[in-house]
Amino acid sequence: MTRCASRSDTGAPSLSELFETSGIKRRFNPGATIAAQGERQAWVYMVARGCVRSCIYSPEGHRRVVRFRGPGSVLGLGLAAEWTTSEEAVDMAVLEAIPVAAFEAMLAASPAAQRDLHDRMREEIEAHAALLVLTSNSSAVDRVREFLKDFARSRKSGGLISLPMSRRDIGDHLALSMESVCRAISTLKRDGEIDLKGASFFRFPEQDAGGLAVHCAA
Amino acid sequence: MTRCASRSDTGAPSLSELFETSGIKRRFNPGATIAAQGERQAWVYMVARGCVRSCIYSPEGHRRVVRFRGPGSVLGLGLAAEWTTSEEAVDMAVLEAIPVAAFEAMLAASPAAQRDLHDRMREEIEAHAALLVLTSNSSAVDRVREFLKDFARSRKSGGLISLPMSRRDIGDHLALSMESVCRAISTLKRDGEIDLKGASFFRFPEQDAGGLAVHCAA
DNA sequence: CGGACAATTGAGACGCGTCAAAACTCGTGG
DNA sequence: CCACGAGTTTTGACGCGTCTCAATTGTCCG
Repeated sequence: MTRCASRSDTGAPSLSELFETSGIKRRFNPGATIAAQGERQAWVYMVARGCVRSCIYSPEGHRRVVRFRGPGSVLGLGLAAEWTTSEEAVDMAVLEAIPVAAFEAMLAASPAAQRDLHDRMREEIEAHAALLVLTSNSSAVDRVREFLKDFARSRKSGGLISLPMSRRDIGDHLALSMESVCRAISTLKRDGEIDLKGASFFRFPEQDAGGLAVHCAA
Repeated sequence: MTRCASRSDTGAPSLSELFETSGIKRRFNPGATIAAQGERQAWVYMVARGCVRSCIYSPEGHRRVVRFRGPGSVLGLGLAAEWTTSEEAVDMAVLEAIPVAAFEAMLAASPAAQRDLHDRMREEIEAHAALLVLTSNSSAVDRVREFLKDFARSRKSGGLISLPMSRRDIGDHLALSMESVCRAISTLKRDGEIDLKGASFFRFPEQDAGGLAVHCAA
């Protein structure tokens, strides 16, 4: 899909190495603000562990979760003077931090890092575009189903998947109310599309039958 | 807002120069497809005249207009192997085209161009994010009002502003039906927030009273 | 003038938001 | 170990805004 599939040097993307070698570890409690929208950007971060939400608050106080970020995702790629998003820890999160000036210096010295940065920005654009498509013409159930699929894919865990964020977080991501997310999840569970373990663990039943069994709900 | 406000060399952004000196002019009729989603990307374009819409078609056939582009805007910034968006001429559009390989070569030779590219990608991310916010928690009238404001600002013409795209285009941009866009425009006109000249020219009445006059509609 | 297409307006249905209440979870302390 | 309380999740009822379908009007060009 991307042109840079073959990277000559090492197997790991350049920016990952940068953060692993030069990053300072910082830990954030659930709900903690890593960076606030409008604040001057002094650091660039990479998620090492946990989950981070990138939010935008509109003047009227509404929130949109533009993206959930897991390990390997970089915060502040745009290198703008101020943070355009608020970055908040969803659960206990550990990040690698590099001062912006140092990051830019390392970037200037490494064409591979520049290419990695470019690829990641393109990926960010495509993710935003995909969210725009998802939230334009699909029902609440469709949005939640697609979100869960994507999330499961990004965590590539075959079994039980942890869902660290709240229903409201998911709603603010998918442009739905908290209640609509609840109802959609309940519908998916009732229809046998997902299994729930408590409220924050789910699983896709690997249906060998091809999903034709409808559990004769109606 | 952006860090790169002071660019040392010339007044024009680097990529603009690139396209003006090395670009091949190509003309497209209204509705023509400049590049199709999924097609291999052979060229990078810059809009010279006219208006272009960047669309994404979902598997179900729904369309989202991710962005409208005017003169100066670059198509294919991401340099992915394939076009992730369909680029379509809204009206008669003239574009400057550069082959991808040549573009990348020029890019490698010019740090200023790289920085310009980075800035433009950040701007793209921010524009997408703004659209995500706009289409999450606002009514049809609010979306259309904001869209018209933005569009007027981007065209920075004080007087009558041409609206080259159809109501359906606007709807697919704002995640509204064509009819809802119509109704919203009618409402704005009735309430005196905009003036209409035909269906494709509008104007914001520069109210010196500060917008307190409500035209006693109710 | 006529025809095709876009824009507008209307009527009705449906889905989601809102408000409200109940059930559940989890940590704390008796 | 159980009781308690705060916060989250779930379910219910209802109203409203937007979508859909349909008809009319308007616009542009041959």
